[in-house]
Amino acid sequence: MTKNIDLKEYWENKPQLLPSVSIDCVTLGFHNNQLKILLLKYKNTEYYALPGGFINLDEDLEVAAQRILEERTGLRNIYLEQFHVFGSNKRRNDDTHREIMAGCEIEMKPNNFLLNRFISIGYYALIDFTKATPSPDELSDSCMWYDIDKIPTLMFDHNEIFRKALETLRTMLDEKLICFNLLPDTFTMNELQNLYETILGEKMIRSNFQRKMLSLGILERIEKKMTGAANKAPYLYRFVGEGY
Amino acid sequence: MTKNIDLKEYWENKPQLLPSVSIDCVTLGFHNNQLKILLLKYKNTEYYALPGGFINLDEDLEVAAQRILEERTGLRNIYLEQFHVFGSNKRRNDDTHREIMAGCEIEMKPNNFLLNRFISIGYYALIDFTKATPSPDELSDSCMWYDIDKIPTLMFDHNEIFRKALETLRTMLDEKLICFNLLPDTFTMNELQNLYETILGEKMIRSNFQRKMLSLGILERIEKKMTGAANKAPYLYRFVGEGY
DNA sequence: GCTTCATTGTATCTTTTTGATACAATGAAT
DNA sequence: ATTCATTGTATCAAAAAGATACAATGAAGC
Repeated sequence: MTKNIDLKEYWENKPQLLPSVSIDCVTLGFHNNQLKILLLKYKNTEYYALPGGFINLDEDLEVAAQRILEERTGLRNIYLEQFHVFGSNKRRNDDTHREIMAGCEIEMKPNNFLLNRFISIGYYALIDFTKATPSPDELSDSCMWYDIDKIPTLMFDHNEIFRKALETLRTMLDEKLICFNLLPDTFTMNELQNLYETILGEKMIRSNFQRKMLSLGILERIEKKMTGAANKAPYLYRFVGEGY
Repeated sequence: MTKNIDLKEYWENKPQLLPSVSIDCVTLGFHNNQLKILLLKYKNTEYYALPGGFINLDEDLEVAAQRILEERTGLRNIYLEQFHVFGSNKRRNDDTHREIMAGCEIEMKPNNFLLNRFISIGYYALIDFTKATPSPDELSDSCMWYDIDKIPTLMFDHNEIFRKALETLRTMLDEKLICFNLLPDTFTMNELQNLYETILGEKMIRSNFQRKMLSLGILERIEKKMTGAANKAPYLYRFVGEGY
């Protein structure tokens, strides 16, 4: 297990990272009319956590967040946005860190860098579920999608971080046209409405939703989609707004 | 000058602060129909800067921001809000730090903690101009209000931090009823409208503005204010919304 | 005291946006 | 050919926002 020896070296000695600062990512996808979040589970423990990591000494914050998420999803150039810094002095728990490391048979010396205080910068990431290939990191044995209404109890303040991310996403939904990052390249009006309804947590009236979306001038109508169902076939749309 | 010796000790040796993290505050007030910002000027230099500081090892972020602003304004329990973290790897400039310290006759050793990389958490603070008493810190010889359209060139990325704060404030203006923190306890409808117009940078129609504000149900009308001017006297209002 | 004047509070009308409902068109199953 | 669920669009009503008008006020000028 040479791999494990490298790991031990990495985690037992203070690496060249920006001290005190970590990143946690609320990574959202949309599938089967359900909003999903990417979560890790640490080896041999019951600890679930948001994907996260640290910043290299000479690395931009944004670049670090992209790197962390590329490792978990295989995707580059993800749409992500800072939403809050979690900086309570209470957000540390040495025992939890020890248990997680113990699950990987790594011993934490008293001066291990993880035992210092960290503030965490929260990013939310909106990705195309169909394009991501979740993969766990060295400390975890699973990296999976969870329905956002079935999120298990998470480590530290990660449940709170998720809550704040969703709240920010909700207030930003009409401000910025970001939710298209959660859909595949083409989609039906019904799928788009379901996404809105899921994020906002409320039903909307179909005809009015359609009118509003079309009036924004950001949707290109493509050919019809033959669903095979016993009803009128819906159009497919493509997002043609500027930026992301 | 024993004071100066203490200062030397503090700045020349690494104090017990949370490494890598600083706070910068975009501190806004409103006076004479002008939005103002609080800026420091470092001793014997031409460097202007946002009030800022560091976080004690066991101090919550929010508490640190309150402490930093209390020192500059004399006010407690200021309304402030995180709006962005500035974490580019390029945001350091050793020469600037050396010049600022030289202005206070402090020599920076090569291992001085200021010469490490810092990310900065931006807070915007909305305060009652009439209640604040600006006072400079040990490194600066002035702490003054500046019209936001006459801001000098600031140190590092502080102009960018201000720009982002104003942008955030604009988009949040209708979301949260925060602008009342910028006004004294009682104010006229005209003053409130001027504040809105200054923040948003656009003129609004008086009668419609009044209708909208009154319909929010957050203004209590008090007695009239006799201005002495040759016109109808306006009512005074008081903000009666919940929270801040 | 009467008139003048700028400003304020409110009313009114128009336009735009949003909410609610209705209905014809469609594509496949029966 | 008929049935059926869903889709695209039209239409009406209600609410919000934009624009204009006007009477009321408080002091100054004469």
